[in-house]
Amino acid sequence: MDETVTIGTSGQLIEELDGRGPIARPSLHDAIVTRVRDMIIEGELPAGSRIHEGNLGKTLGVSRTPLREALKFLASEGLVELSPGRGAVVRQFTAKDVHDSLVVLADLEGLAGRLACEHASDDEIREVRELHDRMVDLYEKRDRLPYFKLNQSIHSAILRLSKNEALGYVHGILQARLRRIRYIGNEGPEKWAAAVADHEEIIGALEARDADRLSEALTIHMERTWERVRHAV
Amino acid sequence: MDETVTIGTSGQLIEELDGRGPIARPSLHDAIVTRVRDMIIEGELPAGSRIHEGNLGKTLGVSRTPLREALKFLASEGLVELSPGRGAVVRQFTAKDVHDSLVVLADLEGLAGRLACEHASDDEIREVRELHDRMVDLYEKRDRLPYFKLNQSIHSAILRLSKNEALGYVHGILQARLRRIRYIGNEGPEKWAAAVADHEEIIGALEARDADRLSEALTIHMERTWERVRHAV
DNA sequence: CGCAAGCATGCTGCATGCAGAATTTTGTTT
DNA sequence: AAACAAAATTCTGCATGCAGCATGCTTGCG
Repeated sequence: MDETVTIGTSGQLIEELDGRGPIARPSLHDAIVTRVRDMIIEGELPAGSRIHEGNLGKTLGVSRTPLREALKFLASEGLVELSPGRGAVVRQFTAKDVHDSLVVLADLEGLAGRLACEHASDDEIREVRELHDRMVDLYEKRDRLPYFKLNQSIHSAILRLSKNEALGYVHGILQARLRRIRYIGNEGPEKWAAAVADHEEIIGALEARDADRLSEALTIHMERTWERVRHAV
Repeated sequence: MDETVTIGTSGQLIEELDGRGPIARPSLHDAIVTRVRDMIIEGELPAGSRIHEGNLGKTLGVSRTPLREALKFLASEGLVELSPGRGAVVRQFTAKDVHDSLVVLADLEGLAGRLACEHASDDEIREVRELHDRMVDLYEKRDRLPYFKLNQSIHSAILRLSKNEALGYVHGILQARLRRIRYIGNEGPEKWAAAVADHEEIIGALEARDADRLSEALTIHMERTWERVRHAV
């Protein structure tokens, strides 16, 4: 719900235009960026592999120009690396890279939590709680996908409530880097239960507007996440 | 000294290759990115103004293709905004944007300081101290430019000592956003003195490996920075 | 005289073409 | 047979050309 979508070629996170407004023509550029990003996350483009402009362009059905532009964009996100004259390579994240990113993410979410405790209205917090409960419902009945959405939604909700665009922006970048790792680093549901419990605690702290408790809960959650994904690097 | 330079088209912050190594051919792409970024920072391209691909390309002496690629890159940094079919516009930062960014920056530097207190060697901290003292020397004799370098160097030094690439990366992005504001938001030297005092305190805390004190010093410094630049937005 | 519809211009988005560099393959020499 | 060198192929980087859309102006009508 309330998903942030990329509109325009900028790739910036822009909030959804609710209802009418200037129609956002889906630009080819953005489509390619999203598509290639997904290909990286799903492993279709393995880490460390060379990206061949001609081939990939042909499989995507676009010419090299917009594809190159998209690769430049992904390079600035840190998902691919460009060597001049040598083309693009899907970036290899080391275990340290992943851990470092998680440390920063936990810190950013801690800040977001503090800001959210200050700025969020009771109604907004209640919405997060309801969102969470609804997702837990889904999670208990089904399998992987709802869990994924649950996991993402609670974190992005805190970011949203912080009402700090810059914060959401840098958080999004690091989040994007880790999506591939998260994608392959999740085992059985027994681990999910712990994550759901973490989320419960996070929401509880938010409802109590206890920034310190929230921050600690986020740190613990981060460490547990690291344990869950470290083998995947 | 020890300036991080952008090598490769990626625009990632890559540490300088000290000595020989694969020659970093200065790619046109990077040159354009840097040039246009500087044009924005120096006000040659005013905030809110439309960027005309044809014109700008002609004045830079390049064709539209690499220029467009560079604009895509800058868009992902958040310095320009792209509307599909409508071209690029230099982003207007609101006062809230700037303040939000400063809040996040202070937080990131606080994390960097904590990590630096843990991971930096005594020698490394001593180097930062020497760097600082040298810059203060320069600052007392001369004028604006040394102050600028002083200001940047101390902050990037802490980031470096944190030894967390992801942290340095997101910090660099936000820093780039604010360079324009910092550029126009500095008045007389009487304000600089306060900043230098802040830096003194920051280094002191680092030497004492007192993360809390360091964090607080950084927060205070951020608030003072905000007072200094808020009128420039 | 004001407003709206249509037209003209110009710009963006994308494809293609060409030159230079990188890589691979092949041929030659030791 | 192995190693080096040279040529050929392939790929990247950049320029240009063309189509479609956005914008501003002009003209016709109320």
